[in-house]
Amino acid sequence: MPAQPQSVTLAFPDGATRTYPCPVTGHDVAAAISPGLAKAALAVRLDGGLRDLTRPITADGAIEIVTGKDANPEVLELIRHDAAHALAEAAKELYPDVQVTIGPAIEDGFYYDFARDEPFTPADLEAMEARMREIVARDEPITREVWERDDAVRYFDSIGEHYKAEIIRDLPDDEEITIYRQGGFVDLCRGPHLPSTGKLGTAFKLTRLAGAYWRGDSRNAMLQRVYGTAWRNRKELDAHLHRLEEAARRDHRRLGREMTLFHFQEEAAGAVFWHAGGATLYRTVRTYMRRRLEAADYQEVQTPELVDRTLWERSGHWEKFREHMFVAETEDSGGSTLALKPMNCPGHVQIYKQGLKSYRDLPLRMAEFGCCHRYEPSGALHGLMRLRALTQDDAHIFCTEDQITAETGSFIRLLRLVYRDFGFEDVLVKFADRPEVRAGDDAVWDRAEAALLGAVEETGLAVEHNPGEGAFYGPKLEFVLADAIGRSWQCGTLQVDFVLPERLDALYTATDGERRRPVMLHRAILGSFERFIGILIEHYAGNLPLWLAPRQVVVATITSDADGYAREVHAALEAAGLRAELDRRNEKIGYKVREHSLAKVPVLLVVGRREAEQRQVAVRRLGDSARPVLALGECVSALAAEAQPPDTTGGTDTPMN
RNA sequence: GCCGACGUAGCUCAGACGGUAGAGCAACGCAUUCGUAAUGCGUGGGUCGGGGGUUCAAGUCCCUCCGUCGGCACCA
Repeated sequence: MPAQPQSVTLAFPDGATRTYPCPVTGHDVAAAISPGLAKAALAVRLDGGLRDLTRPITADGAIEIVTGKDANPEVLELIRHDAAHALAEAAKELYPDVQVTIGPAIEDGFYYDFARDEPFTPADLEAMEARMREIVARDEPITREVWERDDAVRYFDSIGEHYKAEIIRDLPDDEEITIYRQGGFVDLCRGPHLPSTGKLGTAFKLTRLAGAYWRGDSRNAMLQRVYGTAWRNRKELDAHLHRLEEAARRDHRRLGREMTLFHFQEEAAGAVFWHAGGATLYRTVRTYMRRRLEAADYQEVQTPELVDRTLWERSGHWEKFREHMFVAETEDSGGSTLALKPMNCPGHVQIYKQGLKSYRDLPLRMAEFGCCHRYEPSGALHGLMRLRALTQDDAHIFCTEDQITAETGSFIRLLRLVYRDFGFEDVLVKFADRPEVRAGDDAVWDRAEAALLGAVEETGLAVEHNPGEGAFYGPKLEFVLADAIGRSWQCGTLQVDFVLPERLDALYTATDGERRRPVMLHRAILGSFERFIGILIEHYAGNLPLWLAPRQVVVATITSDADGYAREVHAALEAAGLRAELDRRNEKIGYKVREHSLAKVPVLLVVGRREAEQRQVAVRRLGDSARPVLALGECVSALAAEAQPPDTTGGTDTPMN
């Protein structure tokens, strides 16, 4: 240990420096400035890193006093981490038989994993939250100690905290073992922490109970995880709870029922029953994608859904994914086993292989909207977002290695255009490169990775690097879009594949007459149609733009005197290609407005005696109480123009250049 | 698949201690012709997720299977 200096000189964010006798703590520094600051202080930032307020400072450096008013996300992390400790202390007090394990801060809150034979109940959750509030009221000092590794292991084993002892045993040798003590609770923790439990405040709430595997491994014991949320103050907590309600209000499963788009039932778990409205939405999205792909020089194909297992054996799927495949037999199949396709690519290679291909045929872009079945674990199913029967906007590009960059570039341009058409502007790209276990030469990987990265960089999109996360058969790009309330959804993907053309023996004749292997690019923009429609519903909270809405316009009458005219209006709308309905029921107009508003119909044309006489319509847009009166012809042509899919409006968008 | 909660009318939900199912909305019928988010009156509707058990008696207690929800794990 170097000798401790007599004094330390600390530089403040405003540029001022002060010298203190050594050792000095963050608390001392704050107190020397003002008692108010000492009270508000939660931690210090010393040379950029957050540090306990009570920890001695023994060297010169740059210091900043961190308070609850600090907008820095680190403050929230500190609060959440302390909330997790308070939860653990509460749990130990209430249930002495629990073992504590880990309790980190996470997005919006924190959790703590406990080991205990008896399951926690919702009542236990309330009891723990109440005890946490007591612990905050006690304002217990939180102190830091450095222990010898062996002492720490022995101590935690002796008090029955075997998980903690295991964590310490597995810490790297050079890691300092620090222990935090608050009240009667002693925990291994890297820190930093607040100076006392009172500083945590009361803007927290325990939210739910869940199971979680020890160390995230399904072979390990299942622990009980308690989730909570914690914020700087009541206002932030309320805002967060409000955001949760908003997300629940947008839930596509609920909106799907309210808008009669689709339903699920037990006999077909993980598969969708699309009702007329949902099927219309689906068809609109699919027709749009067909036009976009056709314009981008893709050829659409269709391959069998039920295929003999020998093909899956050759493609390698049988070996790797057999337990996730649905198999089928018939009375007469004589021992042969068929399987529902989990993906389209092996079928596409079969089409590619019909006849000899030359370099002149490449790149060959083969698209299919084929229904795939995957036996997903029961716990994974989630509305439209995770299904057992799904349809991707799938395509495979057979090309030469030299063409990867150009193909990737034009794919990304197409993808951005599509996302923009659906109302998504923010796109993040994740670049996953070679994993440890992989097929193919390093030289080929070098070229493929460089090609992908180069193509992405040209587009100027934000890139996140995921080292080692590529598929065993090649590197990949994943495209993540952000929805209206800031949630991220990974939809698009582009994967380079060196392996499948080899396994299924795809070839082309090169310029020199030699037979070569093409590279396959597996790519999708929406991901699955089902899931993307779920995302659209949540993004728009059910208020779909006119071109996507299953029912675009409802004509509603006020009195039966207007019935004849209303029929004319309805016919004019349909003639203009709009999806329109006529509501002549003997109900008050307020009732009709409410009903169609709840069903999220974007445009309501109200006609009464006045409109019939003037040949006009009163236009009511969803969510807007204004109701301008327009001439019939003018209104129909304006709506017809607005309802045009964005790719058909004659813009300058051409994805290929 | 694992942990926990849940499954009652089309939907949202009530149904202490086991004693043979109830409301609102919706649906249907009748009346009402009405000017922008619920017109009134009336009627019908449930083998309480499936199966098994305990009991004189099960929506209620036990076992089991299925499904849903929230996580975890998984996601070619």
